[in-house]
This record gives sequence, structure tokens and C-alpha cells, in this order.
Amino acid sequence: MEIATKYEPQLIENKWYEFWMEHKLFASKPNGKPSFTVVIPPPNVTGILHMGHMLNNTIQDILVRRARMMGFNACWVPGTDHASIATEAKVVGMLREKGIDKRQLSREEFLKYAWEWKEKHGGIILQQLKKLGASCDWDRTKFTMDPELSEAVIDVFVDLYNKGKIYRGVRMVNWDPKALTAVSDEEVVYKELQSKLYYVRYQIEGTDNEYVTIATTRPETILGDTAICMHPDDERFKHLRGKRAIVPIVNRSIPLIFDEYVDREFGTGALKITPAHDINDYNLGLKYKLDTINIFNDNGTLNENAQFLVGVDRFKAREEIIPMLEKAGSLVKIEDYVNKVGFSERTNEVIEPKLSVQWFCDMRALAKPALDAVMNDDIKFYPEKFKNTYSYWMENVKDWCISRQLWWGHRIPAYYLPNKEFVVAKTKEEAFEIAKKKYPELNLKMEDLQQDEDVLDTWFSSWLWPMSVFDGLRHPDNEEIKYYYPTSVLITAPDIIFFWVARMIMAGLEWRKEVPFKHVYFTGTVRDKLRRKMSKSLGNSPDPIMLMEKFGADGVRMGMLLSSPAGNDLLFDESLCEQGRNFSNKIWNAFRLIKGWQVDDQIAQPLHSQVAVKWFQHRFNEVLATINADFDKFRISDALMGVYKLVWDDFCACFLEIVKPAYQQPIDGKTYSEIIDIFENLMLILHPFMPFITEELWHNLRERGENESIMIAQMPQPKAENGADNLLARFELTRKVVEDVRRVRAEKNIAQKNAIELLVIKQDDAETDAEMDSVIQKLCNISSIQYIKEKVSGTCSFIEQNTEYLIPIAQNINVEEELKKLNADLEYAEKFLQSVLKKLANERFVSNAPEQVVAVERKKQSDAEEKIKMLKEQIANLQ
RNA sequence: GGGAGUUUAGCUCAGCUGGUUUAGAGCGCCUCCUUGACAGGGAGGAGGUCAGCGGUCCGAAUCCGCUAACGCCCACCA
Repeated sequence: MEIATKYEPQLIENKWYEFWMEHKLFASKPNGKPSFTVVIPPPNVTGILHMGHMLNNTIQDILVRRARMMGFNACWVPGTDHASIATEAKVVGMLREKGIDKRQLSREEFLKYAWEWKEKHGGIILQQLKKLGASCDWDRTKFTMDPELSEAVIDVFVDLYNKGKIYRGVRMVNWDPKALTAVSDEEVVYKELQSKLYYVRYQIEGTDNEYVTIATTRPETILGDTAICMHPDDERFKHLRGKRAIVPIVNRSIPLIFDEYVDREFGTGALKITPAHDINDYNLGLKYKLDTINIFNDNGTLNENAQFLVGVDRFKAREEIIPMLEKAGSLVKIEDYVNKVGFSERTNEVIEPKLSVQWFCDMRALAKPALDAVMNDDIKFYPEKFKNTYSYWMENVKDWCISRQLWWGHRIPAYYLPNKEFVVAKTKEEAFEIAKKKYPELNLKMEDLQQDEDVLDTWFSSWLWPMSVFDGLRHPDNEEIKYYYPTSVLITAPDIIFFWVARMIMAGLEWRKEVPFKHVYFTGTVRDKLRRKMSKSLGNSPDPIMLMEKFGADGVRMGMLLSSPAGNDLLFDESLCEQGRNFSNKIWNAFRLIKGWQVDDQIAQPLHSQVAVKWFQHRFNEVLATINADFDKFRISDALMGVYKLVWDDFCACFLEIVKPAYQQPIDGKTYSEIIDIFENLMLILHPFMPFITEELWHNLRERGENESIMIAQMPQPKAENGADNLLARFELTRKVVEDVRRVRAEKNIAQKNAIELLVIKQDDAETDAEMDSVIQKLCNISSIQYIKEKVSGTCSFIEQNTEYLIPIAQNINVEEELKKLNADLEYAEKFLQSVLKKLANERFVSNAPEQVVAVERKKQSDAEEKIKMLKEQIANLQ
């Protein structure tokens, strides 16, 4: 059989993915087995795959594949999120390119375009996930705006409203003047900006040249000022009590008020108050019953209320008002100033605090049980530190602004009546019935009901995701939700802990009285080598599809994992994928080697192969136990590294080198079949990490049925076997001896192909180990191992576990070099002995430390003394 | 301003309740090897006073304080 010398992932990845799909190996239905459920964090429906998704979904796939092989009924539910703001922005942009203005369209027309766009571009990301090997049950693919899921959203809204947890209110909200919608507090990101602090003086009413000077970063809002505020204890302003000031330019008379809110140290100690455009000013406005003058249009331009600069954008107005202030003699000075400005996460537009009527959800009662669930570990966070972040937010949770002034999303089921009242109901018909009963005097007709124009925040549907994908809200007793919920683990990024994780927990407890998942694994942020976040605008994010074409999906999966402990940022570098690809190739070639051997059943199994097989089985169990422990702690990178080293170092570099038959010689049948078993086990434990290559090789190892797949094969479990520790320890010593021999070979330039002799100094009563000797002989190309009683000349030597090994060499010994080496060893040993003696000489150590620890030190001492003695003898012999 | 972190080899990180660790891994680096699985390889090797200072202890990378540097999260400072 001809096998390519290099592993070519392109040739097999599609083949196996199709095979898995065809045989419905990802599909899950409730059955008698225990369930292992994961719901995908739904990516934006119009999004494309980025490195964060790669990391996140690789981890999910590993856990799901492993669970499946461990006998669980594994179900990974895929889907997408409608992402109202992001998607609507994309659609608006697309329409603009076509020369269509959203404002010219009716709601229905716009939504038609939006759905068309969604059908065309939606779900690309799910196709991309298939390249990665994601074993999602695709038949279950959900979209947050699917009819059933939408119905659940509306049900939940109505339910919360009826419970009094949803209310409508005038509030200062974060307004995005670009998206023309309110956004929640969590969707605002604050950035430091280099800006200016403007000092402006306001004339005191009724005086000629008495002024009060304020400092502001937003002089354009002066046009909406309705007061000036100072600290009540500030001596500088005592004389101004009860007076009024004149707003420059607009010449409005406003009161001077005194409140402890003002920081006397800042600026001049006097603060201008614009209740319509600043949250703090708004609160002061409420307290002192100030006028509220809204000077901005929704798009951030000034309106008629401003009287001046009408129609000018807020930032342009900020520039243009300066000469006006100067002309009025009001501008005192301008200073450079660094402050923090809120930006919309979605559009990167500067947020404008805006007073408006919005829908809110009261979070306090919902938060309490959700906080407890995490604090008492009903839900475990990995890493644990996120418990703190979570508890702080939950304890200080604020009401959630859930309305968005958009069209793409779930429309709020509130219906307004001619009398300005409204009713909330699932459908217009139901609302009509309720309204008729409530207001019989209105003689309502169906057309009189006007549905609220707003849609709900995207997260108001995502927080139901673990329930709604199983239709658990509309039909709480259906088989699916009872079987799959709560889900097993959620894999997500820490930046959506409040947006999503916290709210899912609240929703789960509110509507199912049960947590939505038992474990939450927070991945790190994927950054580039310079620690910069990967982003489209920086252009520092590699295209995952290209990466997979270059290194293979298995290689990229491994690359993603190699350096990503939970919660730590991952500094992504292509070279990690290269390492993954190299590993694929290493495995491929190990397979190639084995498949290239001729098998001869007539040959007896050599001792060294017998030992190697036994050793490897023990070693496999040992490593597998640590891998399982790593998985229990969600230390997935460590688990992968464990498999990596087992395959590369133990299997390829050590095991195969022992059992390898001589060139062009056949291998005995027993060893061969044992190697196949071992290789198969390695493929099994590696499969969750590298699904494609393992499936390919698993099929090539032996005859398989048409429907067989490694995906549904059974994962090996570590077996405790007698004598394992002893064998492993003996083998460790053997490996050290092998290394020593190789070092001597390297130092003396003796090629591996030239056989050498090994002499071992042993006392009469000392035991020998023929099994391990056979391994040493094989690995080091040693013609014979002889036991002797005394040192002979013309040899190089080394010491392991107080046994001296000698290698006769043909060439003359370089005494000087040899002495130098021995003296270095001696020095090291003596220093070591000294440190041990120092410890033992300390009476308090001997009396206070546990006996065991002291015994260990004593053993160290005698070993070191023995070694020093031998080294000294060697040195004496040379001189 | 508050909170929670991080700081260990050139790079990325392990090191769990202090004692077989005069500190480990992967990658990188250096030297040599390489017509017999794999140069995407093999063998060997060099790299660290565990950020700094102080304390507790018989014993500290590990526990406690302070200092410094760097992320992160939260917060209404004009």
C-alpha cells in the first residue's frame, strides 16, 4: 500500500464530515442514556467566523465529542441570533447602497428586505463551523426569530408584565444617534478622550459685571441650561444665594441652586445644569423641579428649542458655539482635559443621554435566586474568579431597558388605545378583548388599537435560549426539555457575562425553577501577538477558513487550544497552528511506519517488544487518568498536552523505536496486533481534539463496517493493573540510562549504527533486570551488556541510581575533558549534599518537620554521599 | 475613584492545601546527526537569585504585608 509521506487534510476532511452527516452521527433524540447537552452561544445571523468563534466552538466540540464517546447522549444545539441593532444596521447600509432610504419604507417593506437579506447571508457562519468539524445536531438549528422562539419571547414579556415586573417609564437612556435607538447600560463602552474643558461665565441677574463661571466639556448644551449648581458649604458662592443667572447667547434667566452633589475641587466649583442631556443633571432637575429643555433631535442635531445653531450636529455645534460665546464676552478660558466618553458598542457612536419613554424590566427579584445559584455552586464558573464579577453586578443590578427603536426584532406586544392607555397581550385580538372589557365606554374597534413601534432588546430573546431551543417555554412538559434541560455546560466569553449568562440564569430559574446549565467555562479573549484584541478594523484577525485550508482543521483546533487556559487571554499566532499541523503529520507518519511492516506470525515476540507493550499499556493508563482529571477541571489545554506528549514522546519516540523491526525485516504477529490496539486507543483519546485525522486512521487500522465511526466508539478508561508502578519506575531508569548512552555516543562521535558494548558494575548480590536490559540494547544499539565487578580502563562512564555504567571506546580517552566533566558533576553533588546537610543539621528542622520529610532528606544525604564516593573513585582512576 | 487579577526560562504558560523541585512544560534557540516512518524529522544541550522589599515559619515560587509594573471589570465626576 502506498501512503503519502505527508498528511493532506484537504483530501479527507470533507469526506468525513459528509460521512458523519450522512450517518446522522450528530443527531440526538431523548433516550435512556444520560444526556450531555450544550447550546451554542448563537452567533449573529449575518456574522462571519472569527477567531473567537473558533476557540469557543473548538472547546464545545471537544467536550461534546468526548461525552458522546463516554456513553452520553450528546446533543449540541446550533443556531443564530437575530442581533437586532447589528443586523438592522447592515440592512440599512445595504439599502443605502441601493439608494434606498429606510425612512421612505414602511415597516413591512423594510422587514421584507431584512428577511431577504437574512435568508441570503444568514447562517454562513454555521456552514463555516462545519469546516471546523463541529458536531452539532444541525437538524435542530434554531434562530431567535423562528416562530416558536418568537412566541416564547412574547409569552415571557406578557408574563413578566402581568407579574408587574415590566413597566413603561420616562427615563434618561443611552441614546445611539446613529442607530436611532436606546441601548442598555451594558452596551455602552467608555473610552478616554483628549478633550477640552471650557470655562464660561454667566452674568448674575440684576448686576452689571458680576458673574459666576462654570466649567464644561459640552458648551453646546449651554443652550439647554436651566440652572447653575454650587456646593452649599462653598464660601465662594455664599453671596449668590437666592439669585439668578443669565444663560449666555439665549439670555434665559435660570436659578442658582445649592447641592452637595457638586465637587468643590472640580473646575470653578460651579456646575451648569442641563437636565435633558445629562443623567446627574436630570436627577438634580427632579430634585429641584427644574425645567427640562431638550435641545437635540434624535440624530444628534440641535432642534428649535436650542434657538441657535438649529440643525447643526452636536459636535459641529460644539465648535461653532465657541466664537459665539467669545463674542458675547462669556468665554473665560479653554483647558486641555482628558475625560471618559460613552460609545455605543454596536455603532461606535458617542452616546447621547436622552430622556425618553422606554420599557424596563425590574431585575431585583429575578436577580436574587440567580445570584444564589452561582454563589452556592449550583452553577460552577471556570475560572472561579468570575464569581466575584458576577456577584457584584447581581447585587447592584439595575433595571433593564428592554425597548429598542428598531424594526428588526420582536415587536413589543403593547397596544395603545385612543385614550392614551395601553394593554399588553399576546395578540392584537386578545388585546382587543381585554381593552373592550376594561374600557367599555370607548366603543373600541380593532383599528383603534395601535401596537407599540419598538422591538425588544436582542438579549430579551437570547436569555431564553437554553429553554426555547427545546420549546420548553411554550410546552414546559415536553419530552425534549425534560430530557435535555438543564444543559451540561456553557462555553462563552467573559464579556457577555452580564448580557447573557446572568440573564439566562435568571430566566431559567424564573420559568423552569431550574438553572440552565451546571458549568460555565469562560474562554479568554483571542488577541494577536502584540496583545491587541482581534478586530476587523485593526485587520489583525486571520481568516479562519484560510487557516484551516493551510493547516487543516485539526491543526487549527490544536493551535487554538495549545495556549488557552480558561479565562486567560490567548495570544494567537499562526505558528501554533503549524505545531498542530506538525502533530497531524507526526501521527500520520507513525501510521505509515506501522502499515509498512511485513508481519510474520512465525516469529516469536522478542523480549524487548514484550516489555515495551506492557510498559506502554501502563503508561497509557497513567496518562489517561491525568487527562480525565484535567477534563474534570476543564483544563482542556493541559489534557491536549498530555495526549500530545503521550503520542509524540512515549509512543513515537520511545515505544515504536523499541518494537520497530530491523530494516526490511518482518515484525512478529503478536507485537503487531498489540501495536494496532495501542494505536487505536491513541486515536480514541485524541479524537475529541482532532476528529478528522483520527477518523481516517481509525478506519485504516483495521477492517471496519460501513456504518462504523470512531465518533461513536467507546472511549477507553484507565485500568488499574498490578505491578504498573514498579514497571513504570524501572522503565524510567531505563530511559535515563538510554539518555546517558546517547550522550556518550554524541560526545564521542559514535554513530548509532555502530554497535557498542555496555559494562555495568554490580556486586554479587545485586539484582539484574534482563527485561530492561533488552530495551536498552534495542534502543542504544548495544551488542552486549556485561556485569563486572571492577572498573576497567578505556571506558567512558556514567552513574544512575548508584550504579556505574561503562562504555568501552576505541579512541583514547581525553583525560582532561573527562576530568572536567566529572569535577563538574562532583561539584554539583557536593553542593547538593551541603544543602541537605544544612537542613539536617538544623535541630529545629529535625524535631519539627514530619518524620517522612526528614527521612527523605536522610535518603538524599546517603544517595548524595554514595554518588560523591563513586565520582571521587572515577576521578582517582583517571589520574 | 472602587473591585478583582497578573508578574516564574527568549516567548506562552504549569506549579492544587508551604517539605523528593539547589523550579517544570510546549515552542523557540545552540551543537551534532540524518540515503531505512516523519528536515513538518532525530539525539544532545544551554537558558530562571520564581517583579522588588520586608515578615511568619525548622523550611517560602507557594502564606502575610508594603512597593512597582501591566491587563481586566465596575462607577454619574462636570
